[in-house]
Amino acid sequence: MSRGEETRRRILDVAQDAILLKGFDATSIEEIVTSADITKSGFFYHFPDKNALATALIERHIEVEDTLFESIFDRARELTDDPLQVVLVGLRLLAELIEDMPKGHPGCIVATAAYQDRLFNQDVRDANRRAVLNWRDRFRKMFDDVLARYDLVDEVDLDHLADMVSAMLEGGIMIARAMDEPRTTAQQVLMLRACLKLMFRPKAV
Amino acid sequence: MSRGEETRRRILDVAQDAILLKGFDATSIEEIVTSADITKSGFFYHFPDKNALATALIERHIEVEDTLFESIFDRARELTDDPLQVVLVGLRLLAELIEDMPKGHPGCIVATAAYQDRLFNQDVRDANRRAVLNWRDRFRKMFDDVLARYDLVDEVDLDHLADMVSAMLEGGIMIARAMDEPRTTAQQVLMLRACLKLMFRPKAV
DNA sequence: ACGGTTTCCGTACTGCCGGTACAGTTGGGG
DNA sequence: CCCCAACTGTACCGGCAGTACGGAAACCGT
Repeated sequence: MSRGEETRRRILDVAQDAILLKGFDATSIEEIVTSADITKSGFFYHFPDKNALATALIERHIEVEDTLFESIFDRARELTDDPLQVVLVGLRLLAELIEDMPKGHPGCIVATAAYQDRLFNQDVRDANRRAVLNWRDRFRKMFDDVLARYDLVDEVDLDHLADMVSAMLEGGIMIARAMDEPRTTAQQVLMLRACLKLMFRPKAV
Repeated sequence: MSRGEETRRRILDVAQDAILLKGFDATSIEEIVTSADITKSGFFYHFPDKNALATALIERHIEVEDTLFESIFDRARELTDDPLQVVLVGLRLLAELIEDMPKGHPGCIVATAAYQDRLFNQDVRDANRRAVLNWRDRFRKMFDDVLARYDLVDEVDLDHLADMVSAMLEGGIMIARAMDEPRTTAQQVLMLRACLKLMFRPKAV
């Protein structure tokens, strides 16, 4: 990694920590540059403005989350062959992972942007959209696999079901934050798991 | 209503519209006072600071939402006696109501505060907590009624189930905002409805 | 060792916003 | 008519995002 890349990464690291803790607006650039051992000029060399920082954070978040979910569901696939069980086992692993975070899930930078969207420019909103689309695609594919062996109850659209996973996760994080009850997020993941368990039935052969 | 109350209400109205559209931080006090046809001094006569405005907005939101949910579920109770059906009919009414909002659900001021919580003081966070607790209590009571005639599937805690309603609603709003797909919120309410339908079974007599 | 490019530093500045201070004005009720 | 609540007007402060720009140091190929 070149010197510039290293610095850029350091800025993103400290910015992410601060923003997830205090929110995007409450985190000043001056504070970021102090933590990152850099000057304001140095910051603006790497990012044209605060929006660019947000975009970069969201894009990095997508990558990190991708590898996280992949490792979780790869592990689930090691444990079972049944596609529905892969989902259910994966969600339990996810719940355990969230449960083990001492302060609960740190909260999602995508949600932070979603609720201040007029503050951000089009780039940030686009990145945000990509992040949610990414979730939808991932879970949609997993449910497609499940449908090879299971029937879905009536009235349920697969894309809406995929979005439900995102919605419950984000909703769970929000409720946890508002209530200051970190365990809520993991609980809601398990609720989601219970719902999914009821929605699929083995295919009549 | 006295002159002062009228002005205060006008401030809250324009502030709410602006904040739900752009976010709390992106809405300046100067902008609010211009829209509300008042001066900055006038604003600070009614609210000691911006935090007080947020607290007042959340508290008013709780009241408005209370009457909205009451009217929805009162109507549902007119239509059916069965406590589970009351929930299911009510959720469908809610989905239709959200669907009819041209730009989708305006978004929730509680969530806005939850994602910028370090920016707000303890009063705001307390008000926010009360709002979520209010939701939990409301749905918890409805599910208690359902349990008189239905059994709940295993592994499901009633409080977590009540929180699931809030989480899905808030999550649905968030996804709708991020994706710029207003219909998502109503869809997720219907997904929640489908889940609840599966979670209760008529009691064996 | 040299020159050029990348990567930063230092400093000084603008403009917006939240908030303060405080003196003065207006409108409505008793 | 008087008083008090409900404002107005003006001037100010400090913090923050962002700009401008000259310079310096590190790195890299030749």
